[in-house]
Amino acid sequence: MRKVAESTIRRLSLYLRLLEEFEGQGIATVSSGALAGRGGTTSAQVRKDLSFFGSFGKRGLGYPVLELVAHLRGILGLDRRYRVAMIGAGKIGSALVQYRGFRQRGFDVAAIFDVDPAKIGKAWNGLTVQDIAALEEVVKAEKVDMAVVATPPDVAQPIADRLVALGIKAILNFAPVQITVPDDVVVKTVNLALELETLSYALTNR
Amino acid sequence: MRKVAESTIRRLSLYLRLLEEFEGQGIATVSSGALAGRGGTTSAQVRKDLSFFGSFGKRGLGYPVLELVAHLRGILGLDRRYRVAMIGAGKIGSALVQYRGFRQRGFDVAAIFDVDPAKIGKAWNGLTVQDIAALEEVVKAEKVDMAVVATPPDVAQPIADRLVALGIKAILNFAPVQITVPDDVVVKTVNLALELETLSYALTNR
DNA sequence: GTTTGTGAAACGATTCACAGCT
DNA sequence: AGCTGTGAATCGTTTCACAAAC
Repeated sequence: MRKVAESTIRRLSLYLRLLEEFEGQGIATVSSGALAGRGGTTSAQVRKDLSFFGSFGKRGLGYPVLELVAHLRGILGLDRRYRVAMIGAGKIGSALVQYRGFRQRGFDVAAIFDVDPAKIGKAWNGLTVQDIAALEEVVKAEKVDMAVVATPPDVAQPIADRLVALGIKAILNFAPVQITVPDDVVVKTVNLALELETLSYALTNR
Repeated sequence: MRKVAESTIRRLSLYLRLLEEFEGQGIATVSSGALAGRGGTTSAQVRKDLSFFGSFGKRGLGYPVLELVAHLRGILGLDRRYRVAMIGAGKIGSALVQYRGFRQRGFDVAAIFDVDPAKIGKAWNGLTVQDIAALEEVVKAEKVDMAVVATPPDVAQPIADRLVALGIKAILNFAPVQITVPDDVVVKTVNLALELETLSYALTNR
């Protein structure tokens, strides 16, 4: 089961969302074609993606919605909640902390950090912004599972190093720099300017 | 020159950022290896990526930093500024409007829209939040090039339809839904929950 | 001697197509 | 008859390796 492409995982997330919609509509069974249609892919792709993890469907019938939802939650590790540390109480950090989608999908912000004395001590969405100096202490006490790095680019790497030293194995990085970590740590970088630049390229080359 | 992989374009953006750093340090020439090192890729990849667009280097020497910066800006369409409409003055919209990285890299927010009467008329970063009803009128008057959709999921598709009807060809979508548009329109979706879910998967399967 | 530019090889992901189950 | 599960074929991307340029 090791070594599944990231693109496959992203599609599984997408299928899960669609299945939850189907579930809400009381639909009991769904075919690979139906899942593909609204997910922007093909039925063969859906079947291949699922087949990496088992055979969940019935030939001639399709996939039982409820069961498949449960399986996908298990595969994606979404049958539990995660405690997230937000590093950086700037614009992006602020937006993310308040973003309901995170909590809805099982991710709870357990602590917020910043360097700015003007921000430290302020209450934010029920949490107090803490001094980044207390990172080690608080991350341990709060049993943090993941970190979101929303800092200026120059401190992203040193912060990541401290997180890695603390044993954090998953980092979502919004700083516009590449972060280097050991092999057993996963970093996903979301670079907003980069996304706009791919659009700029597409606009230019038509 | 048509049909270059998106992964290539994303790396070009990355190279551009690194080259700008080198430029700031007064470094005149850089090898593919040096570009690769800090960009998380290989020298062969760098050379291949660049070779899609021309040959910019000197054998035995490397690439002239200033020239390559200019070339990459041209390739990515970053030798001009873009006028961006922000749809949705919620948390994410607010963070993005204030995000300096956008303006720094040539993207100016030209208008902000919302449906909420409590928000309409408020000044934000020098711009007044406008009624979404005025979308058509304002987008034309402001000569908008691109749109950022930061709305609740249920209105993302109808908004995208109106943008497409207005002739907008590039949309950056932060709503957690798949948006369907004609072939000549580019949509990039950034789904924050999805990114966390790929981390959850990685954490679970080790 | 160093480093580019690029065909060729290797690798990885998607699509095809069909046997097998319901 | 309908739809899954999956090997085989196809397509696309990355890596290799080396001749050519400096």
